[in-house]
Amino acid sequence: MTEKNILVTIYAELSAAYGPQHWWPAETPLEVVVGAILTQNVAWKNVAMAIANLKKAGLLGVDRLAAAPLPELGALIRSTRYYNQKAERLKGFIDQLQTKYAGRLDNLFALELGALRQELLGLRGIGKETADSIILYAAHKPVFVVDAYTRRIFSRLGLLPAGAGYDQTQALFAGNLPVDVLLYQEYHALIVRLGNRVCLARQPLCLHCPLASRCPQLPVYEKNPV
DNA sequence: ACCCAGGGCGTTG
DNA sequence: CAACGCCATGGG
Repeated sequence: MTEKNILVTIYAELSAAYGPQHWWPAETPLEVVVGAILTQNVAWKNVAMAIANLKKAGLLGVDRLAAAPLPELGALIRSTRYYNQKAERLKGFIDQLQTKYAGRLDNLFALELGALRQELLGLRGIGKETADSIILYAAHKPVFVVDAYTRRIFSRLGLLPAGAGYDQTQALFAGNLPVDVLLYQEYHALIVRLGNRVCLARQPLCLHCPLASRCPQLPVYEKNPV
């Protein structure tokens, strides 16, 4: 069996076990961008609170965000942990959007994938994962999103070396999956779902995990819920 | 009282 | 480039 088949098969198994994940949980592309920045190193539950606050305050628009005072913005997204940094990064993105793209995400997303990625990576507070999340879930262009779960899980499965970095991990998926936006979107969502539910407390894959039979270590953590 | 979440950046060695 | 420290909330 080839590597390609393994990655496709794992996707099929996760998909069968968990079903459609409905990612990204957002109503507009701007909401995806905001969520992508806010979710850095924070549980999504905390981000959801912040997004709800922004919506309630009517700030979830380019012009409204641009006009919002930094302290007010920070207060609304307080639940996302590094709220001062994130408030600045949010406004930094909006500022660039207004100056270079007439405040329209459409214009920014009209760039070629590679150019768009470089543009996003040039902004403060947007690294590879955040950039790729925006590209995949807001701009709907085919980049595979890599996060900590992806590296941890696929290293343990023996498909990546232990210390694999972002680019190497991304290359594994990019090189062995058909180029398909919806597939990339769903695969990453399923990986996060798996990481959230099963790989608790940095524990390896365990019983009740759809991939348990593939885990070379097979430690048994019975307390872990499905 | 701990532990850790859907990272990124600047500073060291 | 790896290994730090920093940022600084909320739920389990």
